[in-house]
Amino acid sequence: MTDSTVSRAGAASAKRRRLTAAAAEVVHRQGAERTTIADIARAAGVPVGNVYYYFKTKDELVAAALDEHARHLAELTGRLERLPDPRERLKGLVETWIGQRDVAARWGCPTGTLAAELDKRGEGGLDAEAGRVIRLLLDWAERQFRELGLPEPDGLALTLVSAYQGMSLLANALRDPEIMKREGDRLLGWLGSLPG
Amino acid sequence: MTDSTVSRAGAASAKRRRLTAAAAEVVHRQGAERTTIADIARAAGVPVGNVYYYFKTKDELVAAALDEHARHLAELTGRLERLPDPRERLKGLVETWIGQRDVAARWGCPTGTLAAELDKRGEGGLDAEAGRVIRLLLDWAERQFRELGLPEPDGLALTLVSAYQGMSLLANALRDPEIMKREGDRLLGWLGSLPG
Amino acid sequence: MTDSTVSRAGAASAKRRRLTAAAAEVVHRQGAERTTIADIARAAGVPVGNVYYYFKTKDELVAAALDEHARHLAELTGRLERLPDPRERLKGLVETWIGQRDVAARWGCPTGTLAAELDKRGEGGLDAEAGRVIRLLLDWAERQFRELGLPEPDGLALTLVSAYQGMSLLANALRDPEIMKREGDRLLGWLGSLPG
Amino acid sequence: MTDSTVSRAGAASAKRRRLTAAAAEVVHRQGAERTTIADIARAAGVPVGNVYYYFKTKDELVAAALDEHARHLAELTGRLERLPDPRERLKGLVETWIGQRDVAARWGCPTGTLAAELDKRGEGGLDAEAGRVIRLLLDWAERQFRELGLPEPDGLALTLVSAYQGMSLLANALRDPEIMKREGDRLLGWLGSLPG
DNA sequence: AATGAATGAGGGTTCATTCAT
DNA sequence: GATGAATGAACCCTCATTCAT
Repeated sequence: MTDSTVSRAGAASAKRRRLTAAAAEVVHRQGAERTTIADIARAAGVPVGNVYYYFKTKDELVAAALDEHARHLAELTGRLERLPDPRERLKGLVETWIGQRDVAARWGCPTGTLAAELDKRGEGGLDAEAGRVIRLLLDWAERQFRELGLPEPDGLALTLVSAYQGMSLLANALRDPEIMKREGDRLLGWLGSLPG
Repeated sequence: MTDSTVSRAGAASAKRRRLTAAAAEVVHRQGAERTTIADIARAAGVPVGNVYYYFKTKDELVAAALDEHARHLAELTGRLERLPDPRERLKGLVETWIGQRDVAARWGCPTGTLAAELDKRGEGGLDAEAGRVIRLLLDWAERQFRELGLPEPDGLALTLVSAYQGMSLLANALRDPEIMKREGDRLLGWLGSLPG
Repeated sequence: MTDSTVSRAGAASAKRRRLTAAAAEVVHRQGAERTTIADIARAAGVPVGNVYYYFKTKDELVAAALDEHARHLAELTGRLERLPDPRERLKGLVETWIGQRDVAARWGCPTGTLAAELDKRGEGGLDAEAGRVIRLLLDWAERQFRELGLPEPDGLALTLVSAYQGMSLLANALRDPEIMKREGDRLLGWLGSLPG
Repeated sequence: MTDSTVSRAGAASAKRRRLTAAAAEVVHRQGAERTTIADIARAAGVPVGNVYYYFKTKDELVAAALDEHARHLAELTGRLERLPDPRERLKGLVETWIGQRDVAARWGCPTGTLAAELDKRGEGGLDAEAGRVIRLLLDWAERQFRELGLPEPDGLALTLVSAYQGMSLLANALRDPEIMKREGDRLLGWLGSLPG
């Protein structure tokens, strides 16, 4: 494999990555339905006609955006996992949410809003895809609660993630980041009050 | 006023009501963006061109759908208000949510999903409209908590409504009505555990 | 014929007249193509559905607007005819044009702009109608020049009316009423310089 | 630049030019309001949807039609400018008008009729655009009169252009090309009679 | 792979005209 | 005659996707 091959392949992958990142961001801000392939191409600095070499359909681009959010989630939980105490990990998660309150108030949770939008479609299976990303978070939280030795860790995870989605939606609908802070603090208190 | 006058005016209003109801339902199922005027017209049994006699733009129809949801909410809280105990009213609210779990699992909360969608639009002011409907629920809940003599009734309302939006979104994203039941029961327990 | 019959018939005619006047004015301002039946109905204070009892088609309304302008022209020439000297009549005509310079600069000559618009239509014969109104003016001017004993009175009339249409169009296109004044004064000088 | 590059770019520009030419012609014949994008597309041999690749709105197409007329005017005056005597240039202009009498009698002056139509619109600024093209002619004529050393060259230009617009409108309204000939000849005589 | 251009199926909206009462 | 409501044919414009080079 020559250098130029490498660099060409590298450039191609870079384009794919740029498109994916652009899709994640633009779709988060505009919603999947209102986002145009041209919007994403422009944001990625890629000519429109070229997009189809990397993604056969618009739906594939939306799926890539979802994957991108899953990757962000994995990074976050990966960082949190370095903390020895599961309770601290969960608190760290909530603190991250609070830290992103301005984005949440403006555009909502990327995965949550996308899930809500995709669930309105009967076809394509993209809706299930969104659910899968949310379940990643759910599973991770459940593991933490289980490590803490708490009963019904899945129920606790459900409560935590549900609270996150709810407060993001309200913060977004009311355009008020303080909602994230207020409910986030309550969650921190709740986590602290749990036995184990 | 003659009979024919009544029937004429009545028929006209009936059509408007039919369109509003159809808009509320179809938009709930398909989302505002994916819903065409023709979809709503068909559901209401009205020729497409005639829709514009009652609603000048698609946005007005979406606004009417939102109003319809606000009206449903008002009916519900109106019924609950007949209960003497505020705590029972709040429990009744949660029980209603649980009772609608199948719809929520399939399409989400009508107002919440619409709010999430409309918030992606910069223009038109419809986004603020959605927030207003959510605040109606928030305010009603706050009044109940206040009547119970609890501190920070607004925070409690936020927690309650936030939980509702969160569990609706998760139930929808995971297509699992049991999530509504599980979190709903937890909320019932929480309401029962509150002092006052 | 009873009184009420009279008054009803009278009211009906009044409506027709109101519609005609409204058509003349609104069409002058908006052009025939951009003018809606509803626009005219509103301006006349007549319900839309009722218009069709007086005018079977939109074209008939436009024709009525043309007639109205012909009537205005007849009134004007009728007034001028009271002057004993044909040259003074012609000067009076030009002075009237100058006096209406602001309207001309904003909307052009009612008949001229309408003629230009209607001439773009292949069908309906409305185009010929517009020409007929212009010829009324042409013929009147020709009669004045003939009474003055000038040779080629038809050519002189053509020059006069042509100048009027030209200056109206330029004043309108450049939105400058002073063009009417300037060219109008030149015409007055020209009329004064003619022998006879 | 390779041949294929040329042909590709050339083809694209050719299409734009074809659309512009078609717009100029069809709008001249039908008027801006009665001309549909489909009409222009058909005349240019371009699929409707493709038009929007070259012109974002119908108004842009109309503006392009106006530009086309401005270009025709520039060509004409450019040719006339080769004549050494300004008076001959002006006479050449009038003779050109006379030579186009059949077109003028059928459709009027392209710029004049378009200006009249666009001036009925309050919005968009296209109306001002039409005025600008007319002023090009006005300015050119003024320069010729000035070169002749005549007083008030702007007034003379106004008279000349005004006469042109007026005779075009009358010829069109009365569907009589001879009007162009008759008034044109008079203008030629007038130009010849001027001192300088 | 790369890219500007092409294609065509809708979607929202307007409006002359007609209908029912 | 009077009137609000109904109807449907266009029209402008958007956009996912495909094509030609």
